[in-house]
Amino acid sequence: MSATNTEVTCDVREVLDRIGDRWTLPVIVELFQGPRRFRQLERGVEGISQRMLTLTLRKMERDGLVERTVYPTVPAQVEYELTPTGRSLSEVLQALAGWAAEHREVVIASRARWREQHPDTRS
Amino acid sequence: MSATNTEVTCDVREVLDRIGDRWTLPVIVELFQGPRRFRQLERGVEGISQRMLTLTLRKMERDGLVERTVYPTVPAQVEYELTPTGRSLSEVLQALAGWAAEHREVVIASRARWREQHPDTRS
DNA sequence: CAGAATCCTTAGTGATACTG
DNA sequence: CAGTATCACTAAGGATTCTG
Repeated sequence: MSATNTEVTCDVREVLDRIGDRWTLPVIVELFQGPRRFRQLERGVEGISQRMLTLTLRKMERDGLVERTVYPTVPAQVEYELTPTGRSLSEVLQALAGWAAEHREVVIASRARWREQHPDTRS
Repeated sequence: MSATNTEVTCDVREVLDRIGDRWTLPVIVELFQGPRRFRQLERGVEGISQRMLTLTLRKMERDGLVERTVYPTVPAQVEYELTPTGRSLSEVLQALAGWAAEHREVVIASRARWREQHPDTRS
């Protein structure tokens, strides 16, 4: 690595703190397809609760990953959209997806081997 | 994105499930420098508890990111080392580190702006 | 040295009910 | 529609003690 270890650690930790939770990533993926309204997201992101969608969007908005636009209609209509920063992050995440796809078999095999050799543990 | 959304979501989620916790990343970064013994890691990874180091290493071992070698000395000596899979993951993580470094300013600015406009909330 | 076992606290999350 | 407010729960992590 070119940077120092602590630098790398901190840098990546910051990203993970931002996207490492349960719902930020699925929301990013959904928004990558284009702007979405609140209810659309709720339906599009499978399994998310209304509360967690709100919290996740607020956090993303705070970090500048998402822009929130309120249209003064009745009833209110709110649109969420990835910012350029959010889009650039999405692209980096594809590298991660690529790695996962490439190494899935290896990891699965490793886990199977582990279970064989450690029949006692629950993981 | 070239793959489907659910594919991407699942792929990245798998990675995040593996490295998104509090300690896997710092341990990877430490091990990237070379093989380490248990106590070395405990000292090298700042703030980690003995328990969490054990749990983290077990998980990484199970997933094939780390190889554990026991030397039958007295007292026992155990060496941990990144596998090729673990090394390849480290490299992907640099892309993430790169993104973080590039966008840190933007994110910090966004948070400052957020705090100005939302003096009430605690985040 | 390299752990295992136990207890405890808290943050993250889910479910539910209510509102402008 | 787009949220907010509460409550309850669980799992991750920390502190401590013990051991081959």
